Formats: sequence, structure tokens, C-alpha cells
Amino acid sequence: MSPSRRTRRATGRGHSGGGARHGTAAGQALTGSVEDYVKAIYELAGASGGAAATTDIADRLAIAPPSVSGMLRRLAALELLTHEPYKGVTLTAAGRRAALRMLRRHRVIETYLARQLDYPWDRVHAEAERLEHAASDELIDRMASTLGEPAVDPHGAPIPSREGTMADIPQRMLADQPVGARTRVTSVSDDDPALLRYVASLDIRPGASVTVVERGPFEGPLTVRVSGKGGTERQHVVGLAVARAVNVDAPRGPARRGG
Amino acid sequence: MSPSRRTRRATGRGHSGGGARHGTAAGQALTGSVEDYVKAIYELAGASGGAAATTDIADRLAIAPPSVSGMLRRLAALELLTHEPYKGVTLTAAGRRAALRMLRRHRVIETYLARQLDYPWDRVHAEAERLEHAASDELIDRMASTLGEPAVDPHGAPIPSREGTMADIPQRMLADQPVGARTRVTSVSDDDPALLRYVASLDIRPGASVTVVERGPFEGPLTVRVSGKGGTERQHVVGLAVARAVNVDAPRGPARRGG
DNA sequence: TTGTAAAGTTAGGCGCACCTAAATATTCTG
DNA sequence: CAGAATATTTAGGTGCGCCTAACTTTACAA
Ligand SMILES: [Mn+2]
Ligand SMILES: [Mn+2]
Ligand SMILES: [Mn+2]
Ligand SMILES: [Mn+2]
Repeated sequence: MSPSRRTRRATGRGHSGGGARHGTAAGQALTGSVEDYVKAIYELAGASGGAAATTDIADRLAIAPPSVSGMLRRLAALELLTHEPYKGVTLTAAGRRAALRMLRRHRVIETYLARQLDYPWDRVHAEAERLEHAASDELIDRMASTLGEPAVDPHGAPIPSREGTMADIPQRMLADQPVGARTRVTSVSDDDPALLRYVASLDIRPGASVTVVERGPFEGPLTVRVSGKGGTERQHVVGLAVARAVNVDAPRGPARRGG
Repeated sequence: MSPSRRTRRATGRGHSGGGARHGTAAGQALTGSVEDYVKAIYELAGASGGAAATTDIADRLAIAPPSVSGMLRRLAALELLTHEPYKGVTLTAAGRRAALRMLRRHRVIETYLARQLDYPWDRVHAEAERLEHAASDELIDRMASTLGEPAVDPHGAPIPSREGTMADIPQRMLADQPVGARTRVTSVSDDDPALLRYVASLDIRPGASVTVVERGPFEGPLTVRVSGKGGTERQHVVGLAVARAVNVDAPRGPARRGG
């Protein structure tokens, strides 16, 4: 006697190892790795449905190119993307859906951590990068609801809706703005904590006003004037790496000097 | 040119696959599976440092016994436990530390979900079972701090301190109490949502007063009188499975009938 | 156009975390 | 105490997710 129930199994797995999970990933639960790949590909290719290159994916995920090559084959088998060997990959509709779902999860978590748990904005990304795979849909929805369905994350990136739609406002890099352009910061790339701390120290945050004062020659540094929230105006010289991490909206005409 | 930085690697892994991670797990990051194993073994063997049996571990984790056998060898290599083949396993000091760390994480998360995100008490366990492996120490500490360093989780289980100590109050099962025993519910086993919903419907929760009125013969059902919070008194007949899931403190003398 | 550099893929391998089938050790029972 | 029942381990195998080394394809430049 003593039933020694031992239900599930057969398909029941633990954390990562063995098991089936093949075929067309329709509604299937994806692995954390697969989730990160589709998210990265979406971010590289853009909402416009362009193609992403193997080495770019490898670079972004810090994975060796042959590993990416192998994974792309699997993602193609799952029908999350189409793979033109030696050319690149393009997400299918299912792939874009999966990517937008992950972007929503990631950004809701970041926003929750920042607003409800006082996380500094340079540390939310790393935490969200792991939690996004572990949280249930219910948890994401409860977080979003608690926050009042936020529209943007702490770095200014838009949060896809529960239904998987996201405003597709074309981003421009501060690095590409001409001298004289007066722009508003929409978002800051969030994967480098040190860079985030640095730009924050310059008052460069979503919503800040930034005017390009001067561009160094030969892809040189930019001199920018930053209008902080308290009406303060400060001028800084920032390198291209920083200027490429800062996204701005369309310039609203060259600002006259000394308005 | 174009540095194509591709730092880390060599030891840098992704979500689960390949890599080193051998030897004595001193301060090492453990895999999610390893974390679940030590937690399960601690719960089975008790704080007293007893031994846990292979099939019991297999049963609790819903994993086939041969898989457990193999994992126990690895846990022994990590010096998280000692393995007496065909006899059982005993956690080492490092193993107990790891287990208590996981118990703290699990229970802090459960408490946070219940108190800050209005999670119903029957759903926090499944969510915590996954998040406990993904959350950083910082996140756990911020949650605990936000909650005011809670001492017990939503099911009444004690939360180990940040330093890894936990009050070791011996638990008694309601199922073992003699007729007439008047006890207070300390905790309820939380792994079966349906059972949790059921006992909550009977007002059996941590803090509730329960008196054993009658015991059915041959390991039969118990008739209990439950004093709810609002001074209500209700009598129920509960099966042994339920009575075994409810933990109570030491009985405070037989209650006289009709006080 | 042809050679070379860069990008991408194939081949082979490893550890993790599972599985089933079969063997073995231990415990219970008559 | 022999045989049966139960517990546990060994043997062999799978998919995931990564790696390095070697090869192939594509892009660029003299
Ligand atoms: Mn992020
Ligand atoms: Mn991630
Ligand atoms: Mn629990
Ligand atoms: Mn777990």
C-alpha cells in the first residue's frame, strides 16, 4: 500500500535538461534561451521585420557564432523565424509575437523594480533579464496593474500592451543629430550600468532636452547642452559610445544660440 | 577595425547548458535543480540533520529515482551532502546553509506576492518555486525590507534570517493530536493549491484554534472544532490527508466539552 | 577578376538534467 | 532462513545549450 503517488512525469521536466519540446512552437512554452534569442533578434532587426546577422546576435548575447548558428536552426524548426543560410534570419509572425511578449515582460519588471522596490535604474536590467523567464503571465499582469499599466520603462523604452502591440516610433540616435539640433531624450540604452550611471550624472534621462553644440571632427565627441528638470543648463562633451546609447525624438528645428 | 567586443565567454554560459562548475561548491552559484534538491532534502530530513531516502526525494520532486541517484552523486561531489549508498543522504553544513538560503528566498517571495501583489495564498507557492532561482540576493533583501523583515510566510512557515538561522520549533501534525487536544494552527503545507483553498474555506489558517472532537477508527477522519477569527465556532470532519497537512503547536491541555 | 578578409556553417565534444530497462542490495515475511 | 517485495543503483540514451577547430561561402579590394 501507500500509494506513493508520482504523478506527471513522461513529459514532466525540471529546470532545463532532457525532454521533447519539438515541432512548431504554437503556444508552446519556450526555453529561456529561446526567449532571449527572439528578443535579441527583434531588437536587432527592428519592428520593420528586417533581417538579423549571425555575428550580431552572437555579439549581443555573448555567445560564440557557431552556437548561434545551431540555435537558429532550432528556431527555424520552431517556426519562430526563417533562415536564409549565409544571409540572415527574419522573425515570423509567431517570432515577433514571442519577442514582443518578452519585451513586455522585461520592461514591466524593470518598471516595477524601479518604482516599487527603489531599484536604481542601472541595476534593473540585469535583474529583469533573469526574472523575465521565471515570472508567470499572472505576475506580469499584476505588476503592470499595480503600476497603472505603465507605457514606458525606466529607460524610456515603450512597453508593449498585453495584446502584444507596441508604438513604433522611429528612434534617432543623439550621435546622428546635426549641430544645432534641439531634441528631447526619449530613451537610453540600458545594458551597460556604468554608462547609465554616467549619463544620469549629466542629467541625460528620458524627457531631458539636449542640444548639439559642436561635433568633433572624424567621428569625434559631441558637445551638448543639457536642460535638466530644475531649469538648469549644463554643457558636456560626450564620446560617441555615449551619444549612440542616447535616443532622441525628431529635432524641433535648430535652436538659436542664447535664446 | 570595429572591435566587435565579445567579452566574457570561456566560462560564460547562458541558461543551463555546458560548462565547468565542478569541484567543491564553496560560494559557487548552484543550478536551479541543485537548489531544489538541497531544499527538498532539508525539508525531508529536518533541521536535526537526519538522512533522506532516494525515493522520498524522487517523490517530492517528481523525478525518477535513477535520476535522483545520479544527482545525489553530484551533490556529494559538491560536498553539499554525504551519500551512504543504499542508505541515504545527509546534508553537510554547506548543504544546510544552501537549503536555508533557498527556504528564505522561497518564503520571502511568497510573502511579498501575497502582501504586495494580492496573490491568493494557494498560488504563491508555484510562483515562488521558479522565482527563487532567478532573483538576486539584492531583490530578496529589498522584498524583505519592504515587508518589514517578516518572520513567517503566508502559510505560517518561519522565514530564515538573512544570516541563515531559523527558529526550530518542532511541528506536530494535527493528524497526530489526541481527542480533546486544543491546539493552535502554526502552518499549513502549501504545495497543493486545492487543499489550501479547502482548509481556508474551513477557517483553518495559521493562528486558528482547532480542537479535536473525535477520531474515526482505523486511521479514520477527524472531527474538529475550529474557532475562526470573528469568534465563530464551526465543526468539520476532515480526512487524514488534510489533517496531516495542518501543523499545530503543543496542545494546551484537553478542552472541557461545552466551555 | 582574383585573392584575401570577414562572415557563417559544419564537425565534434562536453556537462546538465532528465528518462527507461535491467541489475543489485536491503528489508520484510512466512 | 529462503523467497518475495521493495529500495536503490548501474547502464545506456536523449535533448538542450554551450564550446573550439576547421571548413565554406560571401564580400571587398587591388
Ligand atoms: Mn532592459
Ligand atoms: Mn533574459
Ligand atoms: Mn512554498
Ligand atoms: Mn524551485
